[in-house]
Amino acid sequence: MERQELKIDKIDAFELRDIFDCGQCFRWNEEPNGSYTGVVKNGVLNVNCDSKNIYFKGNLNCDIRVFVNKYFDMKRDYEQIKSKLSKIDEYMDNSIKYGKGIRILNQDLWETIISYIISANNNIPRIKGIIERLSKKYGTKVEFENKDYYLFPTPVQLKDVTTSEYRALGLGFRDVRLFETTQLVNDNKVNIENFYHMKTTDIRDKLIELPGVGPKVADCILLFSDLKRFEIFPIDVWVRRVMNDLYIKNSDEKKVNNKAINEIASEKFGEFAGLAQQYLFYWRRTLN
DNA sequence: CTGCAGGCCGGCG
DNA sequence: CGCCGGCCTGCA
Repeated sequence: MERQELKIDKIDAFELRDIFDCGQCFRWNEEPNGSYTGVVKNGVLNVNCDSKNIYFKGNLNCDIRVFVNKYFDMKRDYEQIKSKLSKIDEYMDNSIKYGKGIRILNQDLWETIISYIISANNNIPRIKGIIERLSKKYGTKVEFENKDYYLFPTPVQLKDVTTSEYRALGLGFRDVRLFETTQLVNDNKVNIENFYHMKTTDIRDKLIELPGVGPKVADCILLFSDLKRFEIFPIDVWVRRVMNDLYIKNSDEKKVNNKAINEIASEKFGEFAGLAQQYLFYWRRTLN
C-alpha cells in the first residue's frame, strides 16, 4: 500500500454524484467537502472535482493512474455514445441530460457478485450496511488519512464463515446464498477468473448457477463489474417501470415480461444498452 | 401494524 | 416452461 495522488484534466462525462449515486456501487460515500471516498479492491481512493480538474488521492497497492483508467472506464468515449443515444428519442435525450456525468465503473468481479447477491429484495441503505459490516469483520484493514477502512473480503477470507455468522451480520435469508457461493468459488467448482475469456451468454449461464444469482443479478454483474458487458440491460423494478411507461404502455405493468423489454432495449440501444439502462434508471428512480 | 425495498427459489398447473 | 407465494430485516 502506498499513498499516491493524481491530477487530470476535467473530462465531460464525469460527475461524482452521477457516478457514485446512480446505483451501481455500494462503497462510495460523500465527504463534507463534496469529494467522495471509496474502498476498492486495491485500497482506498478519494476523488474530487472542480471546473478544470479531477483530483485523485488514495492508499493503493497498485499504480493510481493505471487503476483510475481502468476503474473509471476512461478509454471509452462517453461523449460520442451520449450523442448517439440522445438522438434516439426525447426520453433518452432527457435522461441523458439528467445523468450526463455517469460512467459505468469496472468493479472487482468477486465483490460485485457478492454485493449483488446481497442486493436481492433489499434496500440500498441496508445493502451498504451489510457490506460495511462484512468488510470490517473479514476484510483487510487499510489506513488512509488517519482513518481505518476495510477491503471487501476475498473468497479465502470468507472460507470458514458460517451461515449463522452471516445471519448475525444482518444478511437475513441471503446467508445460505453467500455461504454456498463462497464454497463453490473456493472449491473451484466455479472459476470466476475464466469468465474473462468466455462468451457473454456462457458467463451468464455460469453466474446463474451461483446460489442467489438470478437473471437480474447476473446482468448487474456483467455490466457493473470489470467483465464490462456494455450491451447488457439489467431489468429491475425501476427499469421495467420506465420501459413500460415510455415504450410498452401496458396498463398492467406486472404483465410485461422481461423478454419483451430486452428486445426493445436491444433494438433501440444496441451495444450501448447498458449505459442507456443507467440513464433511464437514474432518471426514473430519482425523479420518482 | 402493514407494506415494501434494485429478486431468487421452489413448487405447482 | 411460466406463474406465484414466501422470505430476513429495517424503516416509513
